[in-house]
This record gives sequence, C-alpha cells and structure tokens, in this order.
Amino acid sequence: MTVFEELKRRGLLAQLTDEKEIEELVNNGKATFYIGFDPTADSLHVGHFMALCLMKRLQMAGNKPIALLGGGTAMIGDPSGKTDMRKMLTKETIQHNVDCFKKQRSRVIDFSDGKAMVVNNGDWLLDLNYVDVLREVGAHFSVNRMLTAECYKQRLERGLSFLEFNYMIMQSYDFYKLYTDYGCNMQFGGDDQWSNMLGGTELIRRKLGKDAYAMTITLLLNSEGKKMGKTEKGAVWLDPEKTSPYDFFQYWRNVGDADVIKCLKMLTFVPIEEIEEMEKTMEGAQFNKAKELLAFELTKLVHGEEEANKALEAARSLFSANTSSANMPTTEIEASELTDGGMNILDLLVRCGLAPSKGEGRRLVTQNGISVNDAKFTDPKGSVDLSGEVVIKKGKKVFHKVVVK
RNA sequence: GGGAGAAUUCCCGAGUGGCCAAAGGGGGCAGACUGUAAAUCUGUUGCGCUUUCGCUUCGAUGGUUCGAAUCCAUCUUCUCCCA
Repeated sequence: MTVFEELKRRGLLAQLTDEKEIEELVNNGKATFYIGFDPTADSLHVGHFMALCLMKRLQMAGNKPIALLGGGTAMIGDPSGKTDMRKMLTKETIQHNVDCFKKQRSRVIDFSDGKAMVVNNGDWLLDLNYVDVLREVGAHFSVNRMLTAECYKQRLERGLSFLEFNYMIMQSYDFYKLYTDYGCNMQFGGDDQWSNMLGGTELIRRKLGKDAYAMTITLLLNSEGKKMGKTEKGAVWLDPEKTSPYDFFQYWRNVGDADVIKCLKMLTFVPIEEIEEMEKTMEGAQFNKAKELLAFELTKLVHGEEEANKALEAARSLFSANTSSANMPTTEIEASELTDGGMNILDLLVRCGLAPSKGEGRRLVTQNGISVNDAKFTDPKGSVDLSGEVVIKKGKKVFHKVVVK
C-alpha cells in the first residue's frame, strides 16, 4: 500500500490542490514539504500531534519534512477559526514557547542527520521592509478575493484588525520563501489553514510561474462536531508537566464510542487493516478494548513506552477491584500541617487540588462524591486520619494519593 | 472627524434604585443507570462559616443616596451609522 493510499484510508486527507500530482510526488518520495507550527502556547497539543504524525508517515516514505516554527507569524496571530480578536503575544513569550516546542516535537520526528529540517519564519519575517513587502507580495493579492475567503467571513461580522488580515500574506510569503530557498514544493496543515495555504501556492505561481501544492488534514472532530483534544480545563497537552501521562491516557480511554475507530485511524500507527477489522466486529463492551488500545498507543507515541505501560497499569488497577496506588497523582503533606495526625476533609481536598474551594469540597462530600480508602466519606466536618497512605477518590474516575512526609 | 449604542458571574444572556450572589440556557461538577461510553433523570454551580449570617462581584475610577449591577461624571474597550 502506498503512503497516499494509507493516508486516504485513514481518513486524514481533507482538501488537495491537485490530487494526482500530490499522489505521484508523495509516493515517490519526491516531496519536500513543510508544516507550520505557531508558538502561541507553551506546549504542543493534539492538533500539532496529528501534523507531526503526518510528517512522520511522509518521512518514512522518503519525503523530506521541514518543520516551520512561526516565530514571526505568531507575532500577528492567525484569525482563521477564531471568533474573537487574539491577544497579542510578546516577543519574550513567543521565544519561550519556541523553546518548549523543541523538546516535544523531537519525540515524534527524527530530526537527526538532516532527516528533517527546522526553520523559524521569524528569521525572515521580522526583518522585512514594509514597502518592499507591499510591492513584492502585496501586489499579488486581491483584497476582494481575500475577503471572500471562508476564514475571514465570520470575522467580518465581528471585527478583524488589519494586523490579523495580514496573516495570510505572511504565511503565503513563508511558502514562497521556502520554495525558493529549500525547494519546498508542498505545504500541509490543518483544514482551517486551507485558504492561507492556497495563498502560498498562488503567490508562487504568480511570482515564479511554478506549481506548488497544498494539502490539508481533516480536523479531528468528535461525533458532536467539537474539536477533540480539548477539555473543559483546556487543551490536552503533549507536555507531561501540563497534562500528565496518566491524564493523557485517561482522556483517550474515555472518548465516546462513536469516535474510537476514527481516532485509531487518524492518530495511531496501528495497521489500517487491523483497525478496519475491529470496526466490523465492534460492539458493546468491546469498545473498551479499542479505547484501551487507543490510549496506550497514543501515550506510547507521546510519552514513551514506559510511561504508557505505567498509565495502563494504573488505569487497570484503579478501575478493577484491587486498588494499586503506584502511579497515582500524589500530594505530599508536611507532618506539621496535621492536627492530631489527621486533617479536615475539606482542607485536604483543597490541599490536593481536588476541589478549588472549600464550598466546592463541601458540595462534593455532601453529594457522595468523595471516598477515602474505598469508603464513602459523607461528613464535611470529618477529619481524615493520615497516619498511613491514603487514597482519595473523587467521583468515579479521579484518584489521588496523599502521603505525609 | 461627527453621531448612536454596548460592557453582567466560566460562556451566552435577563436584570434599569432596595425582594440581587443576581432569572433562563449552555457548559462544568457530583448522584442514579452503565461498559472508566453515549443518552436520560436528580442535585449543584462567587468565597467563608453553615446560621433566615458575613464578605467580595455586574468594564475602571470617583460621586449622588439610608441603600446602586441599576442614577450622575470622567476614563477604557468594543460595535454600528455618517464622512
């Protein structure tokens, strides 16, 4: 099976400028492609992860990947898919984020020995001369057409600053620049990037009379049409400091039935035949097996096999009868914080971060949401004996260990 | 440059002097049911103690008043209309 075929069967492809041509290039390892990552947060998220996986698949097929860090474009902020104006990021923040990205992406992609390149568009965007850009690049863009682009429509109703309006131009310039400097003939990105990417191919055609190609990957949406990889508390991050491997594992362990297969196809390297086979026979409690596989595979890819095994074991033991507290999130408490070897339940909950306030904690306790060492704890005035190791359970899925130093 | 309007708790959105910690919806959290799923139903959703109590909150700062999210002044931001 060719790479292209595989991508297609996995449902990863969304829009392509020229399917035949792209298939040809990609299958024969002739593509030099780039994917942009804007450092707008200090960690990569699931969307980035998909892009990295795509890079990996194409890299394995002999194509040459370029990871483009948006040190310059992050200064502007992409309005695509955003309903409101973005906050402007300071230069310092952006630099910090760039540094954070570095660590994470090398987990997925092999950057050694020039197998993949990393460039930062800040290197060329930040020094551009305004008038030159207007003449060289701006002249090739029609405002009339830009305004009809889907990504601006929504914003036209709510307000769009000139700053953000220029994002497309900057991204187009990136592609042009990479084409001339590195022979980069293809750009990939999330489906929300489509119009920005077209801008680039257009610019290359107009300025150089050459063809370049663009392809987008399907945005990972759940069955309700919401972006996956987001929780109420924010995104699911790849950085273990921000989303622990266990939480990461649990997020995927808990995806909806309707989404498991799709996630397996799009996010993992489990052979497509195997997944398709599963799909046919899937029913009832079997979903749990698939979810476990999904969670394990992803955790392995992002955090390594060791962490994945730990998370799997932790999950299995927690949700089956005999609780093992080995890999649970833990709070250490100083002995001096205790009164009579124990601590008030509400204080304890707040201390462990299981409740944001005592009021919230009281609610949890009175509504039967808290168990201590497997026994329901229903007295909000009660005290927890901390002479030994204590496991607190909040709701059905949140476990927390407390040890006294 | 001129004119009109808006800013409310996580989000949307009521509230136009005391009955407002502030309707309703969404979302969240917990309970029941389950498969660590979905759907459904129930409770809850500013903070603190729990007591018909106190404290902080309705863009910001001042003011009027016994009393303000609500009135006045100034400022900030946003939207719309005219140029």
